Amino acid sequence: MDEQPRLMHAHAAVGMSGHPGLSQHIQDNTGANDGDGRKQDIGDILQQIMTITDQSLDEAQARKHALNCHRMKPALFNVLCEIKEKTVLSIRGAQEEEPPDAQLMRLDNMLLAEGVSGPEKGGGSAAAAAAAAASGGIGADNSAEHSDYRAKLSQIRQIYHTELEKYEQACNEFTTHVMNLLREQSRTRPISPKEIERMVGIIHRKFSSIQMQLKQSTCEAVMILRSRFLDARRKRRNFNKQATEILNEYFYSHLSNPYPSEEAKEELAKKCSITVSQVSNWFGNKRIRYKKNIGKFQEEANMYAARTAVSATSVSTHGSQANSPSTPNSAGSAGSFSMSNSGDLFMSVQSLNGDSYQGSQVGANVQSQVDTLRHVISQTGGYSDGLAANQMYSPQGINANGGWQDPTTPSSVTSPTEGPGSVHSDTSN
DNA sequence: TGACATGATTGATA
DNA sequence: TATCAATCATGTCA
Repeated sequence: MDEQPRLMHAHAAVGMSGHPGLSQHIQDNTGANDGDGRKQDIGDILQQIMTITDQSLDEAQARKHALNCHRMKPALFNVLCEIKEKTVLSIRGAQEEEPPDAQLMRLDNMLLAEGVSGPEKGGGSAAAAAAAAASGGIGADNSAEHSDYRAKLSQIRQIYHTELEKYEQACNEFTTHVMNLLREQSRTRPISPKEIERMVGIIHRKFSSIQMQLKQSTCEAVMILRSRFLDARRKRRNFNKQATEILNEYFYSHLSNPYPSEEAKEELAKKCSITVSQVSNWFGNKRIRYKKNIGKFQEEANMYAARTAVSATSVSTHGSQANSPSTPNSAGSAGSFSMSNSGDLFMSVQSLNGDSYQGSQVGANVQSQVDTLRHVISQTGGYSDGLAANQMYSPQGINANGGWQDPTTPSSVTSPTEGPGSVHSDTSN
């Protein structure tokens, strides 16, 4: 036990020599001529501090109060702060020195690229476009899906910013609270402004980890949304009945050369509420499947032939009708054909293809369609095979190699009446 | 649940 | 670059 005072005195001596702040402070407060008194003071204070834990709570409280009011207290706190600075805090500080977080940077970059963080304008749409481009480029065709994607991305963005705001608010509040607390405590224990500053840094780092979690969750949400958006592209939806009928009508009415021009595709796409690519896909599939199994499609071909015939009859009966303008029937007509559902479409398609609509030919065509209709009716009961069926809708355009005649030539340009396999010539028998 | 239908995708080709 | 041909993946129906 006797050792303690000696140690304390030694410590005080070290403090005096090692911490000019204290000696300076003492000199400032007590004057230079009172050396022995100063040493005694310091020794007393340190002894009181060292023995305070051995005392009862009440005694300790009283001693603490006395110490707090002691004139040497500021100087002592200065010394203790410096000791802390040079030992614990410096070590901790060294440990806390971290390189910039690469993961956080990655998250930031991704959120910026996805349009979640950063300037809002065009963020979502740009990201949607990027997603579309990454998936093979569907452009404006899937505007509905894009808008859905944008809406969901916007939702994520909103949630992210709300949470970020909350986080920043909480961080600021907590920082202020801790700073106030530390300032308050600095009256009773040695806390330097630098230490408070460091503590603020620690709090910010802790909150940064929360922020990173938020960013991570947001990134995950964006990735899920993105993958769902991209997956949706592959999801097949059957076209509605009307669209299929429009496409089939065009196909069978251009059977000799079922290669719609770009304009025709656009018109069909508009009419069917599908994309041009879908029209191309449909015709690609149809051509192949028709060619592979003509017999199977014969019934369908007859049905559409009958329809067109009925439409033609209707035209001849009622004269020109606004709702059913004549359209080309490259499969067998002389270039003018009436379609019940899409007459105006084919009218425009025809003109786009370079055909001229010749009203005077309608009468002749109508006769051929009526013949077709009669043929269909007479054949009620179905065909036994594809060959029999070809009497009506033969694959006249298909050449020996199994392909249609020059696909680049619009069907309506070639005069079907000149073709040996035209429906017109076939059915007129 | 399996067979078939059908829209989409992909690689080859002219 | 459009088309073909094969194939995949999903929808539909009995």
